[in-house]
Amino acid sequence: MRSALLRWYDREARDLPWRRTQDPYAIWISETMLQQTRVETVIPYYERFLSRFPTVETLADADADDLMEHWAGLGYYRRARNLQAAARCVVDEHGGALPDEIEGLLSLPGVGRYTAGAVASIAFDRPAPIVDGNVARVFARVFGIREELRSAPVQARLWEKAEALARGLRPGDLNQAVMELGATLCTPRAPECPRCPLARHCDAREAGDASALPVKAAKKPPKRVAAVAARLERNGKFLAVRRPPKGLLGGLWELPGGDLSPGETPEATASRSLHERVGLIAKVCEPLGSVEHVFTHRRLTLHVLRVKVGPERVRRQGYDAHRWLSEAALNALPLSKIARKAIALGR
DNA sequence: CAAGCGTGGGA
DNA sequence: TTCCCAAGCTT
Repeated sequence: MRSALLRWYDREARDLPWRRTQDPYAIWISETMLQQTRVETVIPYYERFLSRFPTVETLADADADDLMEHWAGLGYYRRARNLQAAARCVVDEHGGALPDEIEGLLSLPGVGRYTAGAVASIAFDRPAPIVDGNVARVFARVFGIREELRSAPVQARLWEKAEALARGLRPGDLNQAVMELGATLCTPRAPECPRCPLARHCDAREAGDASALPVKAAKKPPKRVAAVAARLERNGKFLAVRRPPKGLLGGLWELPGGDLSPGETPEATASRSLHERVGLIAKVCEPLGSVEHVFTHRRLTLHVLRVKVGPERVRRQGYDAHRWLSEAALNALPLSKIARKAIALGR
């Protein structure tokens, strides 16, 4: 299997930006961005991020808003703050060099078993195993694993198989070859078995049920929620607020607002939440429409309103910064996709 | 161990 | 439209 994989990978590997470097820092950034995120989405973010923060020192010293500007739109924003926290740890406690073994890597915030194995094998040529979604799917098919994929025993078995695979020459390329296979041929639906270098070794191919594997329990549907965002204009400037670092969309800027309580109208929510969260009294609320947004665990309807307020000073509660900004300056902030949709609706 | 955490693309 | 999900980690 190893030689078949490596022959195929040497021939077919895609030319990806992080495959043109041996810099452990750059490889770590790429692996973090690639968590739950598609290659095509990551590429432009990776290029911009590495240009702006080319070394672990520049990342450790980055301004928080500058950092989030380079992550805005990529999702799972905790990853960005964990990267910076880890960069500071590398600078302060490892002399600026990324740990070159699993244990040291695992101790960094945001680095779990997968990322530690990826960096150790790809950047440092260690025989470290990795199991991601691709590896799990390929292995489930090749080894004919028909039990539910996320169960503890199946996970343990997948990691054992991965460990056996990585034990040999070119562990980083072997790990990447399995992921590459999962991403390009051994895809969730309609796998291209005739072109697969592992076809001769594959249990599911033999049994004819490759597209039925792996077996996964259904996920719970996202909960429907509703909220308001206020387009609050005063003297030609708009009020922007920054969410606290932890939790949903942490560290990103948006229009002030809040969640609808049961039975509450958007207008009432706007008045109440603006009073509670920025200390302003709404005098006029005019609905501008609504936008839909789906998170992993929430399906949000966001009602956008144009709101007029009195001359009171802003008193924040629950946000960790606020600014009155021109529309151009507002759009230059690190905004989530949903915030961009809300702002676009007001024009 | 389940839940929380984004976004966009394809079927 | 709706669903599934993509190089996971933390709590």
